[in-house]
Amino acid sequence: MKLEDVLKTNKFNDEIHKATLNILYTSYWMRDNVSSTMKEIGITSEQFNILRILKGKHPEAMCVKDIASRMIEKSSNVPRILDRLVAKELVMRTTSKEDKRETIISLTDTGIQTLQRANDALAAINKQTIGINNEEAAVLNQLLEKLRKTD
Amino acid sequence: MKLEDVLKTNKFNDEIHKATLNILYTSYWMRDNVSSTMKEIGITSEQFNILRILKGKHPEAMCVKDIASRMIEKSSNVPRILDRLVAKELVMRTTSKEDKRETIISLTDTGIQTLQRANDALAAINKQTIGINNEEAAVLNQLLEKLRKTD
DNA sequence: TTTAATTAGATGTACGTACATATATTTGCA
DNA sequence: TGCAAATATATGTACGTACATCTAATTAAA
Repeated sequence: MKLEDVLKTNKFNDEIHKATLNILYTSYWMRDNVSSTMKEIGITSEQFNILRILKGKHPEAMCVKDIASRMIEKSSNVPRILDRLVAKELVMRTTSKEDKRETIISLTDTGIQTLQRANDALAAINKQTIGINNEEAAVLNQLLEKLRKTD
Repeated sequence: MKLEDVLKTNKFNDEIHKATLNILYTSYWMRDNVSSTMKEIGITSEQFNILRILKGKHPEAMCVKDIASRMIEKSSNVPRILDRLVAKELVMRTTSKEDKRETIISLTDTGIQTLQRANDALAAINKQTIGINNEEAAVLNQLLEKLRKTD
């Protein structure tokens, strides 16, 4: 769908203005796709993101701060998302022996299995819904990183 | 900043996978810029979005459903955001005479002035922070709309 | 015309973000 | 050593999203 139809307007100042709205909407659209997919697995897209981050270091465990530094949304409240992952027994929470301030998080076996199912489901849905190829994606990546001038 | 540095990883499956994360992050980064700017004005970015939508029809008023259909985040809870705009006296809420189910929203003079200040502040911050030109933005727009295959 | 179905909006709950503050622990320095 | 500053995490609150449910009003159909 064209952005004009999505937002029921074509009052864009210029292509730059339109691009900002287009990025916000595409992000919403993708999160919505991911969320629907993760719902079948029984987790939220944010919980999925944390499982994915933990998998990157597995079988090493990670402390809360290191998880937080890898989040897309930098002001995510990681302890609270972890509460829910612990409740679902997808991760384990212990206190570090070396530094008792640190909380150490590790994936459980169930967590690993759940993540595997989530990754498979996501790959399938992305294949269906994402309409650009690898070369186009590379152009997109260059433009997005150029866009974030002050980042 | 490169996405690798933002997320402290370079474990991307391919450019498509990277592009999905890049869009999510760029959206976060833009919303963060807008939010900081709007904070000086005393509104949130979502409240700003609604003021902008109302301006599109002004001096005509709009009902809640029509505002909702123009939101970027389609599952926004518009009545609740309107509560806060009414409390700040930036919009007025009345019941439609023709259809008493409908709530009619109109901008107040203060609302119009606030929106004007918000738009000016946003234009200024965008000029500083957004690093692509109109031609690049046009390419971005084409790629994003191609990406959303099933939308 | 009387009622069932639909529509518009409001409201409740779980989850997440943004941000301020609190608590425990560790570090660094006088 | 002793204490102030810094660090890691948890927690409280306001705001927003996602989704279910409720109420009032309108429309449509028997």
